[in-house]
Amino acid sequence: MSIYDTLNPEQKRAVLHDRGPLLILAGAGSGKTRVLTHRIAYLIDEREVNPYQILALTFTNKAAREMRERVDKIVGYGAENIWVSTFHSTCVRILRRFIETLGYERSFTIYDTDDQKALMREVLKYLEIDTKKIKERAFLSAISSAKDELITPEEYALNAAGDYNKQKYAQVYAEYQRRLKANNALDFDDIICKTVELFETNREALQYYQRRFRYIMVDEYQDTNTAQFRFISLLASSVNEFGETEHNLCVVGDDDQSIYKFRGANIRNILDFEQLYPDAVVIKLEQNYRSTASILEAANEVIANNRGRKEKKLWTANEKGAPVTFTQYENDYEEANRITASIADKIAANPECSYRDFAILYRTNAQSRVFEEKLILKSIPYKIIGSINFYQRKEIKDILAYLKTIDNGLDSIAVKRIINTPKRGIGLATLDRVEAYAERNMMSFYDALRHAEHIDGIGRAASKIMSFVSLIESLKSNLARPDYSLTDLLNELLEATGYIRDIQDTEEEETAADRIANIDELISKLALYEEAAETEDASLSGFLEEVALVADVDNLTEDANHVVLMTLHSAKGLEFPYVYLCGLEDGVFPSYMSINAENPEAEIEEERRLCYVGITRAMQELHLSAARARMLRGETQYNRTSRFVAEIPRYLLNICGSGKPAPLASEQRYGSSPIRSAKAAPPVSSTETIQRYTNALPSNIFEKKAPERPAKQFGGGNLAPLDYGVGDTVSHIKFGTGIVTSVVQGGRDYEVTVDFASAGTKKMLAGFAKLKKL
DNA sequence: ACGCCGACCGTCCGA
DNA sequence: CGGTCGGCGT
Repeated sequence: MSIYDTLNPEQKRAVLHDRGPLLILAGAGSGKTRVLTHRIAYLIDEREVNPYQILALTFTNKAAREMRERVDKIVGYGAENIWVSTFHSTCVRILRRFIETLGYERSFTIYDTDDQKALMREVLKYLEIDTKKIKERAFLSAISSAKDELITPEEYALNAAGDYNKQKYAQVYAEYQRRLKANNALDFDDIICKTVELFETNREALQYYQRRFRYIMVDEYQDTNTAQFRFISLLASSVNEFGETEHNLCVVGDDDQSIYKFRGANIRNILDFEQLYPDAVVIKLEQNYRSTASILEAANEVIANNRGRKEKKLWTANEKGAPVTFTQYENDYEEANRITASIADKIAANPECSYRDFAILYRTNAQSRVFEEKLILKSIPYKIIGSINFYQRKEIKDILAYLKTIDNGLDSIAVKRIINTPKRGIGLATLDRVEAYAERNMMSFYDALRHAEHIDGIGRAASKIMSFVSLIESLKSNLARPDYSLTDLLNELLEATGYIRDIQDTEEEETAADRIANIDELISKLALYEEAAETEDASLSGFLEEVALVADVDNLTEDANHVVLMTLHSAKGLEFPYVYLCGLEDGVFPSYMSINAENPEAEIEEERRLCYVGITRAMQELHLSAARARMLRGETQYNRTSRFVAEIPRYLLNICGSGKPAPLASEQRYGSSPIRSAKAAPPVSSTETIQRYTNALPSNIFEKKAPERPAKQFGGGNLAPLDYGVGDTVSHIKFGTGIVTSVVQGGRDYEVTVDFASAGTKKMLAGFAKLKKL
């Protein structure tokens, strides 16, 4: 029996496809990674393709890592020679080798969003554009779109003829690009489009890679933008031994999961694949192995409301499973409370299931806050993906700016970030003079600093600048020593700058500890990088690049046991037994931006695809929820239930009452905001909401099965009394011993505040805290 | 040069 | 509500 016998007929066809373009339309959970890895194995084992000639492209490092692992498992010899990598890393690797032909240095730095903003501020200041009128974000997103479409500043200017506003944008774009180059830096979009530029201007480089990569696989093809598409199609035009041009391009995607239009993804890439490659073979994978039949049917019903899709219908042989549930809660606070309680209940009731089986998904990162609060209260281990990236923390960015300064002195953004961090008494006025000097003499900011003594009007600051420069120079020269590691460099840097001491002196004790812990983590990451890269040379550029290209999901591991919280975007490609999809309200999901867009139809279709992605993450159970009232931007908003909920037929949906009385006094978060006041609360009632979208529904579906009970019944005497009280010493499994400072009777439980000897003051629910009286 | 405070403001999603 | 920025006081 061969490894291919476990595949279904369509999967098998895809795996055994020989040469020429191949489009695999792989529905959610249809085993596409399996097909890709088996296909690679097939090419090597049966077609005698050299592993070295295979390139597999993904969007995230996590996807690349997973594919690498699975390829290693089924491909015997030579698997390590297969190039499995993300678009961005691949392009960086190519550019590190050839970028000099484009006039950059090989040690170029990569700018993240913050760096881009800083640079754009300089550009706008220089061009005397009032950032009050047009925000820098507008310029940056216009430039980003232009780059995604491979439009150069020159082309942009040509298109702008006669349009004053566009001309302004063109001017900004040109200046921004000029400064990037002066800083020897690339932004995220440049990474792709500079590679395309390289391929289009440097025949030798292109041919080198065309000859090398004879078989190209692309995952999540629906998310490629125009630049990425051009990159792939240039690469996938190799000439075979008979002198014929071959397109051994295998792309895998699902148009229904295209959710990155906002960052330039061009859905036409997948929809028009057959027109672009008339000899393309198209294979559809429509059997889903992931979800229960109920979940899958719900997903199908929702996505069926979109138009202009590739025709396909997912099916499954899995059992029907539990119905999808929908609950409308009173507010976001209650939503979080109930969902987290439900997770705790399920885990308590079912020994088979653990925290890692649960995911809470939402539309926007801001929604994670309330959940975090509740999870801490209930002592549920959790991990939030994406809200604050490790590498965006101030202390990490500062340290990285030092490293960037050492690595690439042309990176003025990095130099300016740290020249006065920690405080060295170098002020804004001084920096302006240095900047002016640099511009006058056509030199980089850092080089101007080296000439500080020749700059007029700097005065006392000159000596301070000189000592900064010699600090950087001495660190830089250390790096030349063969026995000197990057970790040594970082440690010496911290010592010489006094960065940690500065944190201890100026910050609150607690935040200082956090920051220092983060710096320690950075040191470990650097050490890990050096260890892993021992065969190749572990360069500073290499580390900085790795750091710049990590996504938040990349750090998600299956071995850690915690509930995972993330946006729907981050969740793509993942699966969980139990999924809570929350905030299903018009205005939240679909977002008000999409509802009020110029062409709402298209935007809402994208949101619907996002909804489809969310639903199809669930394997066993899917729980949908919405809140009547939600705190947003400091004010309470009343949204009606998302239209997507109404698109799921009633027979698939188990509609639950919130089962919750009026908010408890101890939980009342909206203060005096009169949630129930008729004047301040204009929302349509939930009953009306749903009726507007579904005529088949009974008018009272959202009314509680049991009539709403007054609060006192819940808070009333049916709670078992606690065996401890205020003033008692208690012990907690995680926090150790402490003294009870207050006990408040809440809805179904007591909220107990304990002052722990080592862990500080914590609020917790008695039922979950399992406190023992000592 | 730097720290504090009040006004303003504005929002999605992300490599 | 939370972060950011600009003005002002030291």
